[in-house]
Amino acid sequence: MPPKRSYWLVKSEPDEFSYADLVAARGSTTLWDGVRNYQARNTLRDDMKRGDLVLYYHSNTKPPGVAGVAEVVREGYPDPTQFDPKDSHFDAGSDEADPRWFAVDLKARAELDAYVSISDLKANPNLSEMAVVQRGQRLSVQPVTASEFREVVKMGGLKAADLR
DNA sequence: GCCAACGTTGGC
DNA sequence: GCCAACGTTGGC
Repeated sequence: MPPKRSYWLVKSEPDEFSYADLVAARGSTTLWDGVRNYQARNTLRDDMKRGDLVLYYHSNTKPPGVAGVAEVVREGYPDPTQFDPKDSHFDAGSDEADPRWFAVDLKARAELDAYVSISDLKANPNLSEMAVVQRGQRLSVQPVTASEFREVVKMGGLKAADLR
């Protein structure tokens, strides 16, 4: 019996890297990097597993919302940008032998037929507990329950069978 | 160990 | 562009 699949929501600013950019990337896969928050780091390093499904959320845009579904295809590994002095995410305090920051690889699975904006999420009583709609919620990677995931996918017009 | 100052996130 | 919320830093 394989371990149970988990669900996540990750935020990305579409001006930096949108869901369409992920679809267009080589192998529709990218390194999801640049996270510099310890709680999010722990999730990336310890909790996200191959085969987990991810709601890809566009933040800092109008309107913010969920654009598509991605899959974790490579589990946590050291984020290379922390060692690159030219990168804005460079961290001089991180030791290559004991890296401070981690990344995962995400692969595009399915764009939502209908973009699900944050106002749509907030209007759905089934999603009132969802982390992303809570006040002051800034974590760039958040756990999502299976039922929340199913609900958002349904709102986006995808069939569960599309995401077996 | 407290907490004020500061920087960042991100909706609005 | 504003600013509330939150995390981090650093003086004491």
